Amino acid sequence: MVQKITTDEKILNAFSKLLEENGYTETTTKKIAQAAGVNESTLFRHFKDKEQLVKELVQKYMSDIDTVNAGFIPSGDIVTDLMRVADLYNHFVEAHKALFLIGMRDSFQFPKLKEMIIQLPMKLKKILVSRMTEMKHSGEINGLVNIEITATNYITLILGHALIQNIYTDTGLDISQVDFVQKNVRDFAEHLK
Amino acid sequence: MVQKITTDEKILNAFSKLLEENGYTETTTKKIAQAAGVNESTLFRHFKDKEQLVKELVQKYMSDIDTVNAGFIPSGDIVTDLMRVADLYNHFVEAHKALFLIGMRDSFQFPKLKEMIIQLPMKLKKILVSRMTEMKHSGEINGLVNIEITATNYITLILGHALIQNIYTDTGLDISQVDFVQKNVRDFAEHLK
Amino acid sequence: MVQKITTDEKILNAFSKLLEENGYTETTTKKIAQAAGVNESTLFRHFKDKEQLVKELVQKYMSDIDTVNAGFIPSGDIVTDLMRVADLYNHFVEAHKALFLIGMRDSFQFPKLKEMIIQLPMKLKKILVSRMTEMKHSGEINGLVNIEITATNYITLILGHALIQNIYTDTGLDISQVDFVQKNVRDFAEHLK
Amino acid sequence: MVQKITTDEKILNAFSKLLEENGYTETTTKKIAQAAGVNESTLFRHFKDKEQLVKELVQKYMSDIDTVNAGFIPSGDIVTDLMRVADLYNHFVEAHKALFLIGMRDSFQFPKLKEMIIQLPMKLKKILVSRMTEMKHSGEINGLVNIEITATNYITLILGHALIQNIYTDTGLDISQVDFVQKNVRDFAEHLK
DNA sequence: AATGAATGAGCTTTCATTCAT
DNA sequence: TATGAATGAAAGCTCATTCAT
Repeated sequence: MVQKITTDEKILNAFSKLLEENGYTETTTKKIAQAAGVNESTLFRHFKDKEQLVKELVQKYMSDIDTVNAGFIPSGDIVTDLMRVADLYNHFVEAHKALFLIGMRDSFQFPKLKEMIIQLPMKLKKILVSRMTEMKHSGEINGLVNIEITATNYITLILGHALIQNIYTDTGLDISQVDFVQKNVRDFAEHLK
Repeated sequence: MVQKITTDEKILNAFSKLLEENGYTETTTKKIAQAAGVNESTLFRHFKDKEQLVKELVQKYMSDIDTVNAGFIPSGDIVTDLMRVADLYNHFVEAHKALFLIGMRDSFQFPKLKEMIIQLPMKLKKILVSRMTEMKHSGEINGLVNIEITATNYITLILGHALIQNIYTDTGLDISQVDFVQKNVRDFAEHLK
Repeated sequence: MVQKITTDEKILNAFSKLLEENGYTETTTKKIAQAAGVNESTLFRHFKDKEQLVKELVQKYMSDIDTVNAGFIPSGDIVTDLMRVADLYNHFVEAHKALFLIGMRDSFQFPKLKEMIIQLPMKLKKILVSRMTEMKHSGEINGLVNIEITATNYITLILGHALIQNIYTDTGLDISQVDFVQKNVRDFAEHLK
Repeated sequence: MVQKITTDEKILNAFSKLLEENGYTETTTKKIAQAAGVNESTLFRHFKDKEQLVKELVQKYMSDIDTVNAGFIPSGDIVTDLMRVADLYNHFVEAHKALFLIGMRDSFQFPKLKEMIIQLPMKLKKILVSRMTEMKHSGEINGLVNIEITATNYITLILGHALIQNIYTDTGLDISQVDFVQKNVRDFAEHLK
């Protein structure tokens, strides 16, 4: 069975690709149309605006967050969970690279974009906080640990890593996700005991 | 003695400010001229084109790196040194925010910008590697530690933190530099023993 | 018996309405289709292009003129006839407002439109001239009156009034058709005696 | 001494001319620039908007009204004054033909244009009303005459004539200003006695 | 050394119209 | 017969840059 690709998708894909490579302003509607293999005016029949394209991408992003969120079920082991959070976030950033980049590059143009982009790390942080609180009560985590700071700290760590991985590629600074998780996540977890 | 501000500086300052706020493409020559309080064409008398302004900023950045680099003299204590590296880098990013942002936002337009921006973390990493290697020999650092990975890891950590601090401000994810250093750097250092 | 409204009519009505309100260029095919409740391309099935719509309206206008013309039978009394001409013309303008307006607004685009629009006043003038000539011979009208000028004058008067009525509405300059006829037409007629 | 024509004037003149010939929407900025012999973007440096061009024309119109208004000093003779009003208005319309035409053609696009265009006839009407009222008191005008209606009527007459003169040119309906004044104005005046 | 005026290329968007179903 | 999708041309407007003073 042949899976037909709709014009909407063709345009959005081309947009996403160019966005990632060139940023918002540099991604002209003419280039998008060209890359999508449609006429420039077709683009405007499908998406009222250039901004509409961003909004559409954000929509996708948001529904993906919910999927990820729903799929995350704590395992009971802190190290496993920390590692899963790290992986999950890294994959998410990779899948939505384009949005993350304009989130940084052009967020001033899309006031709501920043807060949308921050939603996943915030949710993940929330999950961590509740997990860690439980573990603190059960004694799994040291009673002196400040949960709020620790969770923020951890999210910052993996968010920073994801950004560097995906933005400063080929700079000699990027370390593999595996190495990163092996080292930092374990360290982090160990220290909570 | 009155310190006169030259037209060159007026323009570069205005450019830097707008760059940080609005990104490269959104920072039009008209706006720069306006912000600098000079005529738009004056701008072109001083800098051959818009890209030249970026190059000029990069130049400044490079010489600042050397200054920083020269000023860094290892103390002999791993924790102190790690903390100094973190502080130093954070201040540097803050001082050159505009460049860092376009490094991410518009690096595709300035192929050389990315490698320039990466220079400081690379240099800092190099310093760390040599310091840690010494300490490994002297037994200050555990013989099993992989220096290369550990250093990269550490730089990634503080670079990520700096980016988040400066990009995702007011999102609830940003933690103070002090908290960050207190927690992560110490943890990091502790674990090397 | 149900009087069905054809698609042709739906489109022409919508076009006429929009034309009157917004002028020719501002009346886009999209808006026409929307107002008529049909698909935009349906419009092109029914009328080869946008200009065809104007031509169709003009056609209607022309056949209406003939009807009016045929229905005008001089009464024998100059005042009555002048008043009837005035009323008749005013109603006609009102009924074909849309065309009159584009006749003024956009006549340059429809070179033939102007001469079509001028047909009714010309015919009415002709009627007046022949009526007045008769009356001049019968002594009903003063022998010194220049018929040609007088008739033109009269037509100018009512045409001008009609235009102002329909264009400069709500400006404080528009006087009712009744007042206008009472005053000017009577004056005009009186003076011919 | 050579009277230099400024770019502003070149553009406004070209605009005015095209406006008169082709209406607002059909008068594209490209055509204006071409007709004015300047680059299209120069146009936007001089007038922020296409609409600004209309506003500028209206401005001129308004100050011309004041000049006309200030220059009108009643002579004391009703016929003379009526004739002067007619002439004056006719010349005014001729001088501002472009505006009058878009006033009719495209007034819906410039909500304020209509009321501006109506200002001169309104002022002239006011003058007539006060003149006629005086004359009624002095017995120069018949006590039974309704001043308000009569003045409106008169203005309607000359406004209608002016419009037809300038819009329906070469249609066989246009009579010379001289003939018009000779016949109608005199008739009108006579009847007031 | 600095300005104001001018430019051409390019932008996003809307138009009337045609094609395939 | 009627539709929805697609198109090329042209619209108004902004950009970085140059020219003449």
